[in-house]
Amino acid sequence: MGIIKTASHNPLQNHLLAVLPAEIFDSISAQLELIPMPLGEILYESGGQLQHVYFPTTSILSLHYVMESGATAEIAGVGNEGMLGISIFMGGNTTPSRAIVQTGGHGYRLKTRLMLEEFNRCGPMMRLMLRYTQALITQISQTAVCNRHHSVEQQLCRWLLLTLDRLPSNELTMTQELVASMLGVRREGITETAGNLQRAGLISYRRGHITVIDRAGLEKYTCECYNVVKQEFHRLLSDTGTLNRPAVKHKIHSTL
Amino acid sequence: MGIIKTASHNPLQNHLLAVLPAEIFDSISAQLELIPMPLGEILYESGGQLQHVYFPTTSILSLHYVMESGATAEIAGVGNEGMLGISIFMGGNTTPSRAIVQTGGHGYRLKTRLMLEEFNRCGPMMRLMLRYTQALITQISQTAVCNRHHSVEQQLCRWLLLTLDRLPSNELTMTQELVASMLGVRREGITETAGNLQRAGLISYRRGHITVIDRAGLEKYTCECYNVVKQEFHRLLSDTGTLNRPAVKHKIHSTL
DNA sequence: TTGGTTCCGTGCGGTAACACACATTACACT
DNA sequence: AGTGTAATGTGTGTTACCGCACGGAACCAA
Repeated sequence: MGIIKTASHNPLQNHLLAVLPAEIFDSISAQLELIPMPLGEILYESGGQLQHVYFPTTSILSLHYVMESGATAEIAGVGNEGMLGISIFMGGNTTPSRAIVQTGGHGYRLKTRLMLEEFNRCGPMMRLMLRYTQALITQISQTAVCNRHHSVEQQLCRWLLLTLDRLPSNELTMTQELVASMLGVRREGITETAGNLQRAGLISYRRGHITVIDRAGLEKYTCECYNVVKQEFHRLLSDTGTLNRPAVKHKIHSTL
Repeated sequence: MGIIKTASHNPLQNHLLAVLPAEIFDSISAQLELIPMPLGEILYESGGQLQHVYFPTTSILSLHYVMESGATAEIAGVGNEGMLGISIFMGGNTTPSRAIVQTGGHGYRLKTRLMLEEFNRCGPMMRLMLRYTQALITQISQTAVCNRHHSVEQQLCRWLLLTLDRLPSNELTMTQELVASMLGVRREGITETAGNLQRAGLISYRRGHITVIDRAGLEKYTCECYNVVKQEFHRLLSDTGTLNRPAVKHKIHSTL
């Protein structure tokens, strides 16, 4: 069983690794280490040092800030579209946040030193990482905006959709308690809003499992924040033909 | 008058320009263009193209997201500690936000092309810009957290302190209406909380002017978010001795 | 089948911030 | 000095979310 299962893993399930030019991917692929990422594992603690950068494939990570009171709030999520460890190359080496596994699964990791070596060549790897960082900034910004102006119900929809986009199926393994801690609200608030969504026929759930039934419906209930994030990720990380040359001033993209 | 006033302006009033190695600063200083930044001017509109990057000296800029409803929320502020235009080198070229002058004053601008040329040398300029970007990410993250968990009063204190840190005096020229639109709350909410702070002897204000009387007191009223942001900026942008070499794995800093 | 534990549902009172309406005041300008 | 406008103060009712308490149900393991 172990062998068959392992054989189904592939670094290219991570989108960032997948869009790297072949020669760069080949140069690091032997150093990519497949690791399980069990639910709840803390990959990074505020102020700590990362020994590896992580590329999730089937898992989803969550970047949190943990307040002095112990309350938490999600800053951003990281799935197979992204990676954990940007502070490695941005220069600070640490961040005041925590990274925790939100959905158990697998991913690949790469030693910090190797990532830095490749980044410092100032080639496609660097440009890809910076683009991803830019997309991450949009995600964080939109979290800030959403926290300010939107209802718990809208935020739950946004969060479900973003999470769904990172998963192969339409079911997430997730207690209401956990969702609540992600959004930084009460568990009862999730019970209530999830109940509304279920009555509206958009989702169904049972103890620890949420299934999205009507994805299009969810998109109608959610706020604009979801689409802003989604489109920005698409804009920044799909047109990868330009990774091979330094950014220069050029004509306006037709992507928006 | 014009000449005397102009003579008091200096690009080195901007901290990022000030910590650049002398040879790099010298190579761009002739291209730095002093410009007035009047209150309310929109330097950048969502999805637009920046022709210049901006280094505020006596002005303060605000990065906003403008919602479909027209409501706004501040994502981050930019004063003489920073610069506007990171999307230029991060790769996306545009962002889904707006940049507006929050406190009138002056700043310097540099043509996008020149900034890119220097950035693409992958030397100290690049490393400085990436560090600043990392600090900005912390600021945005903390905005998200603060929006989620803290009262308007705490947020107002945080915002006042962050703004004060970017100004030479202890007085800000700012209507309650404007403050409200920054924080994304009602104007009446600011009237009320500012009234509380005034009664507590921390600030005083009159039509369009807020004066901080007891800075230490404000720091007690504010939430942890202020210090997180402040310390992170200090950590990332004060130790500039390492700008001359690529980041490598090294001993843990003793700064936190 | 039977506990036991974790998760979910619900009710109730409290409160911070909202939306709207309108009174009042400070300042700028002539 | 007077006047108009922009800014600030205040009141009223509403709502979304919170904190707490506890009942009930689903799943697990023996």
